[in-house]
Amino acid sequence: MQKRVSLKDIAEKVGVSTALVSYVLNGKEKEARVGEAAAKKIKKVAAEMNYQPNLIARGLKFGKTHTIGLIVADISNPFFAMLARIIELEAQKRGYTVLFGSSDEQLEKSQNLINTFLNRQVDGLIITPVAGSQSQIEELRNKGVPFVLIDRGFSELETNVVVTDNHDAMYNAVKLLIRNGYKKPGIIAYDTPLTHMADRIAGYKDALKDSGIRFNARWMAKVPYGNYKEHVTAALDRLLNTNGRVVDALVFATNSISVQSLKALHARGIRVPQDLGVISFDESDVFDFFYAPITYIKQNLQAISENAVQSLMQSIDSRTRKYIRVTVPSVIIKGESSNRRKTP
Amino acid sequence: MQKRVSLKDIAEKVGVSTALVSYVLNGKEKEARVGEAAAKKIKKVAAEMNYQPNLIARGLKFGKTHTIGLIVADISNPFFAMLARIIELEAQKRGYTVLFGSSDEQLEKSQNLINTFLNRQVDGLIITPVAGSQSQIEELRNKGVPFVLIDRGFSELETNVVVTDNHDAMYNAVKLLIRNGYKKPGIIAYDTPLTHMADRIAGYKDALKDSGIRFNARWMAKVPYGNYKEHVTAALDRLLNTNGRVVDALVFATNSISVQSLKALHARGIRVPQDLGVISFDESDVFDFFYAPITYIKQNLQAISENAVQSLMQSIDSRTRKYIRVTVPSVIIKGESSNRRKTP
DNA sequence: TTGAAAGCGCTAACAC
DNA sequence: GTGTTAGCGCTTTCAA
Repeated sequence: MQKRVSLKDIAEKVGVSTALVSYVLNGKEKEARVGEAAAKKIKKVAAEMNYQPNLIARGLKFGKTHTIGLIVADISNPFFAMLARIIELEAQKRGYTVLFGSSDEQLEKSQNLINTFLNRQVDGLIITPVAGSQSQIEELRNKGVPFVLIDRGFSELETNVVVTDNHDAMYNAVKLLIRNGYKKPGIIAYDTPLTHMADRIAGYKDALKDSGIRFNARWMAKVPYGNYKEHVTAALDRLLNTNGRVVDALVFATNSISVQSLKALHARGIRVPQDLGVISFDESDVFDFFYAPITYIKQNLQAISENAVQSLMQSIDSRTRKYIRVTVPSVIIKGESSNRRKTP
Repeated sequence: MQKRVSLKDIAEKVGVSTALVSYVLNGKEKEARVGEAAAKKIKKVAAEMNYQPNLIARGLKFGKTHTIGLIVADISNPFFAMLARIIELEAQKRGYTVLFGSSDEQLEKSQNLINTFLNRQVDGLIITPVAGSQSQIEELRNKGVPFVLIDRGFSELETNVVVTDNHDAMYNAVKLLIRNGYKKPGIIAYDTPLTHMADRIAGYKDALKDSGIRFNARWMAKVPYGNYKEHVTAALDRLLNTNGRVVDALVFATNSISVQSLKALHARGIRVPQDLGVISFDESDVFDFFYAPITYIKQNLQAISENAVQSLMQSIDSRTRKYIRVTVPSVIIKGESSNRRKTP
C-alpha cells in the first residue's frame, strides 16, 4: 500500500510545523490566528497531495473512534439485515461507522464479539442479547460502556433498551382471531427466556383470559432455536393431528417459525383459514405468495433502529448512568389468513 | 467509560518497565529473556486487572488494523446479507473484523464508503462495485490498496474478482427451457453495464444461437435499478399482452426481479408453466410458495465468500500486484416452473 | 535480564 | 503568528 501522506509530509513541503497544518486542516485557523498566506498554502498543498486524515491516530489521541459495534443474532436473517441497514444509515448520518457480527444466539460468540469490539475501542454497542447473557451485559454496565439492547432485553436488568411493544402486539393479534370466531388459538414460539418471547407469550395468554377463554397448555409449543425447523414441523404434527385438532388457529411468534410452518401446512394440505386461522409475528416476502395472504404483525423497524442509535448517542455523549427504555408500537397488516371463521 | 488498564498501569503496579510487560503479554518472554519471577508476576497482575490490549494503538504502531471493509449494494437484500454472513465468518477465522456499508448502487455512496474505510485504515476491501465506479476502483489499484471485487467486475479492469460463472449459468438455464419445448424465451434484467448482467445476457443470447433460435430484441427487457418494481411490472405488460404473447418463457436475472415478477404474474392470473415457463437467477424463500415451485440458479455463496476473503488475505499479505480472477460454478435447482411445454 | 526512548499520526497547551 | 513538545498505548531497538 502506497504510503499515505501525513501532516508531517505537508508540513515539510510547505516549510511549517505540523501544528499549523493541523490547525488549518481542522478549520481552526481563526482561533489559532494562523497567517493567511500560510493557511492558503497549506490548504493548497494538502489538496494537491490528497491528504486524508488517519482516523486511527485521531482515535488514539481522543480515546474516541466514532465506531459502533452491532451484534445481531444472524445478519442473514432478513429481520436483522433490515435493522442493520437502518442502523448503518442512522449511524452514518452522525459520522459513525459500524462494525458488525452475528452471535448465532450463542453465548460464547456473543462474548467474543463484545471483547473484540471493545478492544477495537468502539464508542458503543448495539446488541440483540443472547439468552443467558445477563452477566455479559452487566459487565458492560459495570465498565460504563455505552450500549443499547435491541429487539429484546432482560426484565431483571435495567439497561438502555429499544423493543416493540410485544405484549400489546400479540394481544391484539390473538384478540383479532377470537373476534373472528376462533375458539382454540394456539401459539408456536421459541423456547427462550428473553423478554421478546416472554412478552409475546404473555400477550397471548392475556388475550385469552380477557376473552374468557381458559388457556390450555396443549395449545402452546416452544421450540429450541437450534434445529428449529424439525421442531416446528413436529409441533405442528402434534397440534394438528387430524382426528380432533388441538387448535383452530395459530400465531407464529417469529417470521422464521412462520415460513417453516407455512411450508409444513402446505405439504399437509391444511387449508388456511378454513381449517386453521393464522397470524405471524414479523413479515416475509412469502406471505404474499401463500394462497391465502398471511395476516402479520409489522414491527416498526425504522423507529426501533432510530431510537436505538439515538439512545446510544446520548449514552456516548452524556456519560450518565441513566438508562432509557423505549417501547415501539406495531401494526397488524390484515391478509386473509385470519378471516372470520365460518361457523360449521 | 471506566478507564481501561494499559501496559503502563501494569508496569507500575509490578514495578517494571512497560517493555517487559509487553514482551511477556505477547509471549515473547523467551526471546527477550525475561526473568521468570518477573514474568509470572506480570501475568498474574495482568489477569487480576483484566488487561485487554488496545488494538487501536497497536494498529497505529503497525500500520495494520486487522479490519476489512465490506461494501455491498444493500445489506438488507438477502443475497448480500448471506454473503456478509459468510464473509464475517471467514474473516473472523483469520482474526479480522468487518466494517460494512451499503452503496445502494450509488456512485457517491460508494466513494464515501471507500474513503471512510480507508481513513479508518482498513487493511483491505471487499466490494460489490457500482456501475460506473471504474475510476474509484482504479484509484484503489493505483494506491496499492488490497481489495477484491465480488459478484461483479469490470471487463476492462484487471483486478482481484470473484464471481459466479454467470454466462455458463444463464446459458444452461435457457438451454433447459429450450430443451423443454419453449420457442420464445425472454429475459428481464437490470440495465447496467456491470459484468454480472452483461455475462448473463450474453449467456442467454448464446444459448439461443446455439439452439438455432434467432434472438428477437423484443424478448428482452432491461429495467433500471431505481424503481425497478414499477419497471418490471411494465415490462411484463409488454412481454405478455394477451393477444399474441411476445414470449413463452422468461428468465429473471436476479431474485428481486423474480419476486416482483411473480407477484405480477400472480395478479394477472398467468399460469406457470402452462402459459409461461420461468427460471430465476438466485433463490428466494417465496419460490417454494408459488403454486408452481420455481426453477432457479443457485449460486455457491459459500465458495464465493471464501474465495473473496482468501484472495484478499493474499493481497494483504503479499503486497504483490498480481490479480486473481476466480469463477465459481453454480447449479440449477429444478422446480416445476420450467417443466416441459405441452405442445398445443 | 531490564529499562529508556523513539516513533506510529494527530492534537493542543504553551512558549517564543 | 508560529513552533516545540508532550502524550494517546503499544512495540522494539539499543544500551546498561
